[in-house]
Amino acid sequence: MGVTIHDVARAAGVSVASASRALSGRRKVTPEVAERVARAAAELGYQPNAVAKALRDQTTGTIGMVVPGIGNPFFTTIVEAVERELQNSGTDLLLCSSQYSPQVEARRLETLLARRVDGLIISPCDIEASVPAVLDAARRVPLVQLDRYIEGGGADWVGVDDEAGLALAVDHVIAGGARSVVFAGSRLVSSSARLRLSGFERAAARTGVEVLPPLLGEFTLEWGVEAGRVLLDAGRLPDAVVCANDEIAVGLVRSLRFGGRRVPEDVAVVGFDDVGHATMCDPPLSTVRQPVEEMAAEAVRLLGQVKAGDPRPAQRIAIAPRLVVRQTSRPVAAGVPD
Amino acid sequence: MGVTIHDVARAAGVSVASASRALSGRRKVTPEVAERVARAAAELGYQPNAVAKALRDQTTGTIGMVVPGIGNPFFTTIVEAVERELQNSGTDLLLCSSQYSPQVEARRLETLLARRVDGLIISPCDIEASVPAVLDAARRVPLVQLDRYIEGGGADWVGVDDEAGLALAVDHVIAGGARSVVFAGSRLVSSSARLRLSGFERAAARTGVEVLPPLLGEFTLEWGVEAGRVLLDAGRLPDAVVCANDEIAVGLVRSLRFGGRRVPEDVAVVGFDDVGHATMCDPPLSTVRQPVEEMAAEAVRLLGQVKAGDPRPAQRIAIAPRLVVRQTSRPVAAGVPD
DNA sequence: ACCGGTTGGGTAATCGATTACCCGAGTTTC
DNA sequence: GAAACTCGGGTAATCGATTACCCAACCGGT
Repeated sequence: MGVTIHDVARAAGVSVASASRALSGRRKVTPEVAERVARAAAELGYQPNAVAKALRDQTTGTIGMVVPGIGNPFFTTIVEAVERELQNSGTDLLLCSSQYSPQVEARRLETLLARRVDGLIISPCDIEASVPAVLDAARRVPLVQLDRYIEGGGADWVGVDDEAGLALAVDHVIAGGARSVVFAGSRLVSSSARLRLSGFERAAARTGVEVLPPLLGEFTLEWGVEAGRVLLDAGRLPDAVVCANDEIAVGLVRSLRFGGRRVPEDVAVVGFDDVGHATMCDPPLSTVRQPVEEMAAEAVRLLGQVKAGDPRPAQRIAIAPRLVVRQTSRPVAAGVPD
Repeated sequence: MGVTIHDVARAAGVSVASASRALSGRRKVTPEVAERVARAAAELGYQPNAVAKALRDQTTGTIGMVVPGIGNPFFTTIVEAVERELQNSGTDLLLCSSQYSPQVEARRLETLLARRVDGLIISPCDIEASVPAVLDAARRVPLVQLDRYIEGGGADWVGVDDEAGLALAVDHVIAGGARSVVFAGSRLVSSSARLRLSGFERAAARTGVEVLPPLLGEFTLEWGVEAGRVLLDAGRLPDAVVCANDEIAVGLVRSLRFGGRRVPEDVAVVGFDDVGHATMCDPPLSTVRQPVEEMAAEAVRLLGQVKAGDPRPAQRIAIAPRLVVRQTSRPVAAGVPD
């Protein structure tokens, strides 16, 4: 395999320089030459070697993206959004999964850097353990964190305003009559996990409702089911459960109904994310919608602006979410029906 | 950015040849030189440029994978399996989505070829429209089709034995007492869609049950819901519905229950795939499990054997699925409880 | 007829890593 | 003691596309 520009040039009876110029159009050639080169290229089925091009102009037309896992629908949604966003700019995406492991994540970053990606978008799997690899990468190429971030603020970030989102959720259930609330989330290993818990606590404290101790596990449906069981076993249910994502919420609803409680009559449940799952489950889930398209667009835009190792202070762009009221909570004026 | 092997060589006071040899270990150098080079490389933070390496040895250590969409959990599952399979061989994966469009698919293949991937794994989105691009790619690099394939058999394929799978499903519902059955699948745009319908029809014909006209739409939950409505509106329900995948089945179950029918008492429902969804839904879904790990392993193994444009006849490897009986069908001895 | 300017094409350097090839020093062998 | 070998190191070619640089031809103006 491999018809090169030399072959094209020879077939067209011109030099490689002329062939290159005819094909790229970056300098004028006579119509005669242009024609002959075009024909030769077509006949030979010439396809430029992107590797050689990348070596020569020190740019690959590629950006790398690293997410914790593609099994999680939130991440696949955001990957698709980034892909769409990149589509028209001609750059394409190298997608990697860190499998929720900082070691794998560091290896993935290494190989992406070795392949000389022009930039990186990453959702670091661990707020602490991911720090060195992410900072090191940020020193070498433009890098933007999306959704999750590392502590210490050494790199730009785009994500949702978790604090605002949790305030929406808490205010909503209280407006619906809840006098006691609990938070079902994830262990505090990621920035999202921490911010959502603290956002919940702050919002709840502000309103003065009774707050039960939070339930912290994983961002999974299984943990939601488990958390529901824990609540049932505790004997006394709160009026509302605010969840850190939709999968937890779906599991929780199932668990509570299995235990004979009605949602939302006995307990209101609100999720977070609103990616696919929420409309599909039964009953449809009230949730806080992440502005995934805007986040992706903003991340790509920002990536175009940052330079590697730029001493400029890191930016943090938090985009406001909105509440989507469906049927696991009592409707009040505040929410947008869907 | 960019400390090269020349910088390392200079810092160590040796030639680039020695530096390269010391680092790769492909030819002996004196311990003295090895030591000095290693120290210099470490101090400068040298990281070899994979682009230059790829250009020089005409191999990128990368394989490309193209799937119709990463929103579909079946494809993300199979991507993860391939990723795991590749992990230890040191090659990494460039993942692309064709977004169910043959045009996008062709473009993605072009850019993967331009980037000189060492091989391709593809699940072609359209059994007819994908033909030219796939055959063209297969002529240039080793290529294996996984799950879906193009008509005409011009390239190797690894997938599930759909015929056997549908036979399992049909025999199972009949053993459970069904006297009439219907198939809920997808329009016949992919090989999977066709094989599952024909597998269903053959199995049903063999047993002689009454067969209602098939319902063909998309491989989505929404279509499952819609198909359920169609059945309800038709006035008379069959005893069993065999679905082309789990998402359709989940939607269908929801729809039927919403319409007041009991599953499996009034209607038995069986899905296909068994990737995540099935255990999560309510009630847990009886389904035919695709051997995803084996399929991925086999695809990677095969990829290592095929050569580009090899005139050897194309292989087709169909792996047997197994039935997993849960609660949307009546248990009989045949199935493996889960 | 001569000169500055423009136009289009060709030659060779460049990107960075690897390695074919060559060379000198030291060792072995008859 | 000289031929034959081994060993380790350096020089430069190589992969393929782009482009800096150079050069010949031609143009119009004086």
